[in-house]
Amino acid sequence: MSSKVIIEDVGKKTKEDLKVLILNSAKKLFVEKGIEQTTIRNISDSIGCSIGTVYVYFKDKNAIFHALHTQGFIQLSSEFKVLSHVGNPLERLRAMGKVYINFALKNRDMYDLMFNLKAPMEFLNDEKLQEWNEGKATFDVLCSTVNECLTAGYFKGHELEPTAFMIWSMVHGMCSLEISNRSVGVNIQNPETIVIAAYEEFMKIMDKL
Amino acid sequence: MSSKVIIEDVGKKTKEDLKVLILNSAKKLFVEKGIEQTTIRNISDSIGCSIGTVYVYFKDKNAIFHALHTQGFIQLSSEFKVLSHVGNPLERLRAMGKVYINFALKNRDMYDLMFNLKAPMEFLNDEKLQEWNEGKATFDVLCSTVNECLTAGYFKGHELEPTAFMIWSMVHGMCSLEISNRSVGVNIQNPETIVIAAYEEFMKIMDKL
DNA sequence: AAATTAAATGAACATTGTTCATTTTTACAA
DNA sequence: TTGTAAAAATGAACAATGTTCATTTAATTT
Repeated sequence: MSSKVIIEDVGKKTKEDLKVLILNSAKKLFVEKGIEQTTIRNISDSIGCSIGTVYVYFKDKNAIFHALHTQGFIQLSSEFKVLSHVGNPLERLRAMGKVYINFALKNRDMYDLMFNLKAPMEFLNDEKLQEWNEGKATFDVLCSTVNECLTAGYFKGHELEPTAFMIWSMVHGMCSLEISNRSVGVNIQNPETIVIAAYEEFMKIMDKL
Repeated sequence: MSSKVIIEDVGKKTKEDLKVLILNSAKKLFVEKGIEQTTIRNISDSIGCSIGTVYVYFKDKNAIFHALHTQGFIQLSSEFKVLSHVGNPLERLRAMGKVYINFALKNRDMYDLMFNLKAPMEFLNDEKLQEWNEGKATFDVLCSTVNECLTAGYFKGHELEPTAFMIWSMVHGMCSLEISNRSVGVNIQNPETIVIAAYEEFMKIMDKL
């Protein structure tokens, strides 16, 4: 009787767990060795199942990377939670940028997957899902913060969405150039601090608005 | 006698031309079908030579893409030449951003190759060349323009290099989000004009500095 | 004309993502 | 317990990729 329950539990666990296991293994390889070293065979080897099994739980490689990209957004939005304690919207916006930048630089490949690589978007296309919910939700957070700034009298004479997109572009561009090794390639005096220094320039500007 | 000269010329031409031919063919395929459709076999097929011949002239695929990326920078810097007629440094800076954005949006895959993809940087690493001359030269143009702005009294209280990097990040971020299809995925009212609208917000800010 | 050098070749190899007929396991009714 | 049907797992096989290299072909020099 009790054994029956246990068996059921184990059965249920392993059934869903195999998908989770594949994903965890994929994430581990992905974080450790980068995206091009994360092959289906590597994943199946590392959890001791066959290649075919991976395809039972995921349509293709893009599906795996889309799932990973979603995990990345879950982590990012959880890191955004500390911002709710910042009352002033402009202060919150500035802190948001810092959290975003820190996340990007500490999770480079994950950031690349979330905001640069084609895999997650190709998955959405294949599934005929036009909605990029993860990106929408994140951009909404930014928009409502910028909107609060506008209501509070900051950013006078600026449009909401273009301004929000500009700010996003700003921090995304910095992180992106850093991650793609373009910022170190260029002759900058202090390459190791350029992202932070550039963001501080931007914050100076914010103050004047 | 004259035939001898001609033969020499033809010989010389075809010798160097094969490398150019490979590159032109690679560029054509790359622009038409994107980077993942540009295979060595496609290139060799389209010019009617064998696979091995491509490897006579290029060390590997990264070498081809690095050469293409260099061509892209030549094109970009030639498009920058119209800027020399703009006297006011701030005006020139603004125009520079527009040229940059136009180039990026009209040559999406090329822009991706120049500023996002790993291939050109991996090539530099493999060759033990630390210098990213193309990027350095382009960033220098931006820096000297920003420096002129500082000398002319704009951007008071701002540091040269961080400010230049911030501006670069700004326009790069916009183009990058657009090219990677992240801007259309997000819920924006006017997605087709968001890049221009966001850049206009940035120009409003420049005016105030 | 012969010999040497350079250039071009494409078969072969190792890796990839992906498929699918087959086997193994599980669930459940008789 | 046994038999059967459904579900899950398998891995051989395929096509496409980048890359190598012994061999062949062409060009140049002696």
